[in-house]
Amino acid sequence: MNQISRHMRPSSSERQAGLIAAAASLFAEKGFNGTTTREIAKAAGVSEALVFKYFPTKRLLYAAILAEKVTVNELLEAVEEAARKHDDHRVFTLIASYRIRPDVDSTLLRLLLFSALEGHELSDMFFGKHHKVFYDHLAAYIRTRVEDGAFRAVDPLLAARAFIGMVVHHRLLHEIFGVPMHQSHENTVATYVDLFLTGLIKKPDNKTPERQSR
Amino acid sequence: MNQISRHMRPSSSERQAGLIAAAASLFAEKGFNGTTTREIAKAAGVSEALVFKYFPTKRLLYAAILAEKVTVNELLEAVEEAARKHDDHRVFTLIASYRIRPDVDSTLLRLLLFSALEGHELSDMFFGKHHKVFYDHLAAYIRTRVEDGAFRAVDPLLAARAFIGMVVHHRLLHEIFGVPMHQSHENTVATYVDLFLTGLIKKPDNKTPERQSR
DNA sequence: TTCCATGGTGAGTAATCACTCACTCACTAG
DNA sequence: CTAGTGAGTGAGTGATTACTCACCATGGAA
Repeated sequence: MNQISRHMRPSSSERQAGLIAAAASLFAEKGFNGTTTREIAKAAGVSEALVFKYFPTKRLLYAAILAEKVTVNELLEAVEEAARKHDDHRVFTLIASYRIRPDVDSTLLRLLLFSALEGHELSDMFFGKHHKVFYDHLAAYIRTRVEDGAFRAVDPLLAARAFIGMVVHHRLLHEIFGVPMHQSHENTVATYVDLFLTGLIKKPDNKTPERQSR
Repeated sequence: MNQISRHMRPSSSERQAGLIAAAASLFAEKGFNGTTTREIAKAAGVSEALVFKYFPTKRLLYAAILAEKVTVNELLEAVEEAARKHDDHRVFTLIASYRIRPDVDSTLLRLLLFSALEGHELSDMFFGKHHKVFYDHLAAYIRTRVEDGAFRAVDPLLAARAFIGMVVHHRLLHEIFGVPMHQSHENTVATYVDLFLTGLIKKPDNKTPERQSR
């Protein structure tokens, strides 16, 4: 009788997910203080009262969003495989092109910035899951390559942050400040990787000439 | 000529400046929507009504803040002098250490991010005055050095943004996300400049990496 | 003295906010 | 059938918001 077509009521968890999705989009767009619970309810297609049935306070709804969004592991796996092969170029290109690509969604970046600026208590965790993992992995890789003698003796953490900085700054410019793209995504990534790796890879030095053929 | 006396009432422009200073600090701390006009009045030591005598709406007060803050020219002059001497290291170090220093004030950075995230109409102008000038100057310098043959043939604008990206990202980490400093300010600047310039400066050896004489 | 411009305020107002509550509805077990 | 249960809501609540207005205070100039 009562098929899906008519008045199928979403389950409790589906409602929660729907509310989180609607709220995440609004919070990313206008910030925590700039978003009203009425808007969230309307976007999710329910009454305002129901929002509070699922999330006792607006702040708990916000916390649920930050806690839910998890990092993607497929990228880190691909990075680690490239790392095993000592394929420097691929490691850096993978990381950069994961963030610099045509259809990238700015929701998470905006949420991250808003949560940090507005001083939410879960901001640290959110930052850790979404950004710290990247430069921690990268720093670890750079450290091993320095020990290999393939990279110059730089501080691995600073170097990793420098590279991530290029990428994040690029996203800030285009996704937050609306600066138009200067070159294609591929060219941008290629330029950043090239610039950075050239500065990092140990060259046969002019001062102490030692032969190194690879 | 007004003497400074005990119960000297501030002039109109002094009141405006005081209100702008108080409001700028609060907006930077909590954003536009997170700051109330009552707080601003209290911080400036006046009644709420007086705020609206000087700025008809809260938004116009916000706009006045963004319009007032101007970029500093002393840095750009120092940069251009170093640029005239082709002192690459000094050009990049000046720019980086202007932003990465012990007593840096995060107010402007926070205002800039809030204004962009919250979509204020003056955000573009604010961004142009405070950040675009930096990488436009730097891009112009890089272009001339590429034409000199001193730098590799990279896209000057992308390269400039890459370097500024390192610096801005560093500030984001420490001033917004509260990440503790990893090294001293001087070492951080030195590492960034070294990494970047090494990747940029044209080396005596040839383009083909397989064949290396000397 | 009076007049008035300038600088300033206490006490509001309508609108909006996050949040609550008494209640209905749809469904199912006994 | 009826009673119980969880999903859902319309109509509020007091507090807070940006903003207004009628009014006070001070210091010259006339």
